[in-house]
This record gives sequence, C-alpha cells and structure tokens, in this order.
Amino acid sequence: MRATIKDIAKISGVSTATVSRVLNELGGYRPEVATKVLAVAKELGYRRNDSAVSLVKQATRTIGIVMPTVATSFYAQIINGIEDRAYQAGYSVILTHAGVNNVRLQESLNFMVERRVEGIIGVSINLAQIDLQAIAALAVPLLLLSAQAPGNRLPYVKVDDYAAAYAATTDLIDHGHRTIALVGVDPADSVAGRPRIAGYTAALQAAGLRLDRNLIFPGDYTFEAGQRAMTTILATPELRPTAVFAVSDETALGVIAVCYQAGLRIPQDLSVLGYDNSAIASMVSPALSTVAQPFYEMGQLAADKLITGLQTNQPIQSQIVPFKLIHRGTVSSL
Amino acid sequence: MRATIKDIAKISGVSTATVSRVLNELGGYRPEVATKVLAVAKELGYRRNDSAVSLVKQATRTIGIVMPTVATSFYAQIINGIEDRAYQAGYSVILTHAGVNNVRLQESLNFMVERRVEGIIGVSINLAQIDLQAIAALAVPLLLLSAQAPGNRLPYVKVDDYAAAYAATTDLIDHGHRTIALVGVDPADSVAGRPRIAGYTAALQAAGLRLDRNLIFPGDYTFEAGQRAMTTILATPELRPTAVFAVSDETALGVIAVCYQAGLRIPQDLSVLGYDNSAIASMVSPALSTVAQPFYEMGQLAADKLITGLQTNQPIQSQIVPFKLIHRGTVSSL
DNA sequence: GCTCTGTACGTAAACGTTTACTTGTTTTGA
DNA sequence: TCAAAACAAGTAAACGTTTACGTACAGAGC
Repeated sequence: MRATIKDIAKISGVSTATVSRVLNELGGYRPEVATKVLAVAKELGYRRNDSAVSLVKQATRTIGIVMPTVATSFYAQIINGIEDRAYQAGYSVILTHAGVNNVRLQESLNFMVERRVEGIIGVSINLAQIDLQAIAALAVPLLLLSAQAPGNRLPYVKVDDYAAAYAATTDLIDHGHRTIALVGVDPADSVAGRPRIAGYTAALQAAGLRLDRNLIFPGDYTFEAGQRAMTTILATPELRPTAVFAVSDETALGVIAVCYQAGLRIPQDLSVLGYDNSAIASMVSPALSTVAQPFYEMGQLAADKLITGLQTNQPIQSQIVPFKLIHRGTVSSL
Repeated sequence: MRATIKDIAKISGVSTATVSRVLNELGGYRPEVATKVLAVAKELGYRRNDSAVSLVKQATRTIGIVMPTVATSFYAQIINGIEDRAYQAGYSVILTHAGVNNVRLQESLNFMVERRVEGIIGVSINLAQIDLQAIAALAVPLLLLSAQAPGNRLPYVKVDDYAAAYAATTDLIDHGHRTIALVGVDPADSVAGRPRIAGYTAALQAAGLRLDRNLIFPGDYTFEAGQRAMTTILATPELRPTAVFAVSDETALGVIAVCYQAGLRIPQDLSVLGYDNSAIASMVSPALSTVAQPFYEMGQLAADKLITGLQTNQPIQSQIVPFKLIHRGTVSSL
C-alpha cells in the first residue's frame, strides 16, 4: 500500500501535523526536522493523496471539458490551449464528451459534478432551454467555447460568426466574384449556422448583389457536406458560382475534392474559401484560404477566464475573439 | 454548500448508513424509506462526492493520458478511442502532456499519481532508461501506445513499424519504382525511426535494389520536414527519386506542397506515400495513399487492456495491431 | 412460551489530509 | 531575573463517504 503521512510521521518520530507542515512548507519546524521528514518521504516514495486533500480543502483544482466528440483536429488545438493554461494554474483537466446531439450531455455533466470539478468548459455544445435548467441545477460554473446559450444565459468565448461571414463574403466580392455559394451551413444551428447565413446575406446586399437562395447549401460542417454541395453545383449549370464560401475547412476540402475529380482547377476555375484555419488548411496544396479562428488561444482564454472566475468568485464575462482572414492559394481575383 | 448524505439523513430521519445503502441500491431497507430518501436527495440536488468515495474505497476509477502534445489530429482520434472505452467502463480520463522532449514528463506523472489515477496510458512518449526507473517508483501501471520502452520493459500497443515500412516500400517497388526516398524519419528514434529505416532498407534489399543513403532524409515527422527534404531533392538532380515514402501524412503533405510550387504533378511526376492515415489523408486532393494506423481502435484497445488489467490484476500483454496499406491517389505505377 | 432466523436499521470506525487550538520550550528585552 | 513573546510541535476534529458490526424487532417453527 502506498505510504501516507502517518507512516512518515511514525518513522521520523513527529506528528502528522508536522509532516504536513513540512511537506507544504508552512514553516514552524526546525530545519533538521524538515530534512528528516523529507528524507523519509522520499525513501517511502510518498505521494500526496489528492482525494483526501480535496475532501478537507473542499476544492479539487480540477476543471472539466465537455465536447460533442474529441475526434476533429480543431478540438485538439482547443484542448491543448485549455490544458496548457490549466496546468500553469495548477489545475488538472478531465475530459468527457457529450455525444452527438448531446445524448450523453446530462450524464457527462453528472460525472463531472461527482468528480467535483470546480468549473466546466463546454466546447461547441448547442444547448437547449431544458439543458439550461439542468445546468443551473448543477451549480457549477459553465463557460461555453465556440458556442452560445439561448438568451446568452451562459458566458461564452467565441468569434463573431456574423461578422466573420460578412467579412469573408465581402472579401470574395472584393476579388470580383458576383456569384458566391455558401456551403455546408446548418440553418437550424443558431450559433454557427444562422449568423453565418445572415452575414453572408448582408454582405451580398451591401454590395448590391442579388441573393439566390439556391446558392445556400445546407450541411453539417463535414467533408461530405462539401462533396454533396459541389456535386449538386456541377449538376446544376444555371447556378455556376465563381466562388464558394465553405463553412468549415473540411467542407472546403470536400468541395475541392469534387472539383479535382471533375478536372476543375482551384483557384483558376473556382475560388474556395474555408473557415476555421485548422492545421490542415496550411498543409494542403494549394493552401486553403480561410477565416481563422484562434483555437489554441481560445482554449487558453477560456481556461483563463474560468479559473480566474473561480478564484475571484466573480461572474465570467463573455468575450468575442477576433477572427482573421487568411489569404492563401484557393481564392483568385476574377 | 452542496448537500451531503448527512443532510439527507437528518431530513429523512434515518442514518447516513441507510442513505448510503439506498443510494447505492444495496438492499436492507423498506421501500417507503427508499422513496423518502430518494425524494429528499433529489430535492436537495444531492451529488455524490467522489473524493470521499475514492478515499474510503481506495479507488478512483480514473485513468490518465500523457502525450507529448495534444495538438495533432491523430492524437484526437486516440483520445477519443480511449475516452469512449473508459466511459463505458465507468472510468474518467484525465489528460496531461509531457511537453516536447518529455520536459514535463516527471511532473505530469506526479500530478497523476497524486490524483491517484489507477493506470496511465502514455501516447507516443519516448522513454529513456532513467524514466523507466522513475516510472517503476511510481507504482502505477503504465501502458504505452504507439511507443515502446527500452528493453520492452513496459507493455505497449502499436503497429509493427518495421513490417509496415517494409510493406510500404515493397508496394512502391511493386508499382515499378526503383529509386525511392525515405523522408522525415528520425534515426535517433528507436521506436518509430530506426525500425522504419530498417524496414525500408530490407525491402530494397529483398528486391535487389541498391540502398542509397542520400535518399534517406532525416526529420521529425512534421510538414516542414517534408518541405525541407523535397526542396533538397529538387536541388540535387543526381538523386531524382520517382517515389517518396514519407514517414507521416503531414510530412507527405510537405513534400507535396513543394512539388506543387515547383509545378511537379502528383502522382504523374512523383509518387508519394504517407504514414498514419490521419483524417486529412482522405480529404486532400489527390487523396493521399498511406499506411493506416487504426488510431481510434488503438485508443480503445489500450483503454480496454489497461482497465481489464486493473480489474483482474493481471500484467498487461503487449499487442501489435495491424496496419493497412491504403491506396488512394498519390501513388502511380511507372 | 421459547429459540431461531431474517430483516431493517443504527453506530462508529476508517480512508488521508489539513488546521485551529493547545502545550511546552526557548528567546527576548527591560 | 522574570514576564512576555516567539517558536516548535502535538492533539484532535473535520471533510463525505462506506461498511463491519451490533441491535431491535417480527415472524416462523416447535
């Protein structure tokens, strides 16, 4: 069995209180006692039991991450950012996923509460009204990352999707494009879907361009959504966009894949603009032009905000983080 | 403050023992007592405190993951696999990274031991002799994933890198290639480096081909390593390989990027074979031919093995998982 | 009526820490 | 020299559970 401070106390001939004080460098002991205690601790391979500490201190120094699924690379960057900051602050991170459509959300949250996480970061989870009540009942601070709650009743960190879509569409227009498809967006998604549609629409109108609803292709941000949309576009000659604004980098790659098969050249025959600036965007050839979300930094910021909120006991303020248009090789001027 | 079983006990007029029995469905109480207790628990929003449970049960039902960094997408798939299985077994997962070159390894491991994780999965961490001693001192089961310890002194789950490199190289030879570069490999890396060099070399020899050491380009599995190597290849006319076997998908994309810049067509002018089958491989155009490692399944398997090892108290057996050659669009026959 | 068995609880110790309080000893300062 | 202050260390309670053990009571069987 693992050594405890009792063992150390017994062997070094002091009380557990003194051992604790030595180990935590609280002072109130002679140097030679400290030396002895430390030596015994090392000898026994002593490691503090955080369960016991958590119990008495009523604090676990742990935060939880919930996300739909861990599988995609941009989540990896987010997790990385969160973990880095949490580590710096002496927090550990526990990880669960909520399943597609949040099927496992409630269960995951319970899990975390039982683990007594001090706060939770919910990444890309779309909350319904009913979830909000359950979350309130949990009595644990929850910060949303790349997501937003109905009525903004939870703090969030995200980019302004409307503004990003507006800027992206405008950029395409500035490159001389007049017929621009919007691909892969989910109109039922009130956080990353509708605002992007609205931004796209507004940019067209501001430029005096006609909005063609047939150029908006619904989807779920996946590669396949891009493939499907592009296949439809090729099969519908009357559409003929000169540029497509894809709602994720993966979707953009789906569009490009179909073009490649069909012998269309990017960007000469079609301009493609992605969204996310995930790691792949800079690795494909031609490199993908895209609107960048600073995932790593967003993760850091979220962890920062959550932890300082925890420590100061202040409510967490939402924050809009800046996006950036990254021009690479998939958009050309007409 | 959060409600405890004492609160429930007091309000429902029974002892904490009975509350515990009801909550854990252990029997030994009348139905009406159970109803009452459950109602009170719900009313108070009671959640079990796992720190207390861990303390008394001497078990945390938590496993830890350590990896060099979380940033890349193939780690995401691995984490996903681990988390899924762990969840099914009622375990939670805590996550830390070891930093580049394991700078943070010892610290991370201590962290986990203090958290009393029951076992650890080390993903892609290269251990030195000295680490092994520290790990043994930790007295926590450690299973390596996509890694291997000196002298195989720790159980591992990984593909046979030698065999995979042999098969990949042979496949290229079967496509008619005679001059094949090996790109991005780290000769100092005894787990993913040297075995692949050996497999590559052996395949050439088996085919009666001459080994040209200049065709082996050292690197660190990154995109940039691929770029550097390919740049050198273009600048060195006497080499002129017709195929390159890149040691990761990202490296392969680096190679392809330089070719794209130089106007070389893939696969007509150069065949490129990747390694990993990370999510990107199927999304780029042309889609990347690669040797697939089943990351998600490896994660599942590792979690499985670790947890059953924990529960049965049996030593964990190492396991080689099968790789698969995936033919897509970047390799052509000469 | 009596013992026996089973059920339905309650009591209290234990898990490994931290920490308020107490006690005893040494140092300080006038 | 002596009281006061400072220091070093110990005692024991507390954190929230689980669980071995004890007990009271009801019904069964004779």
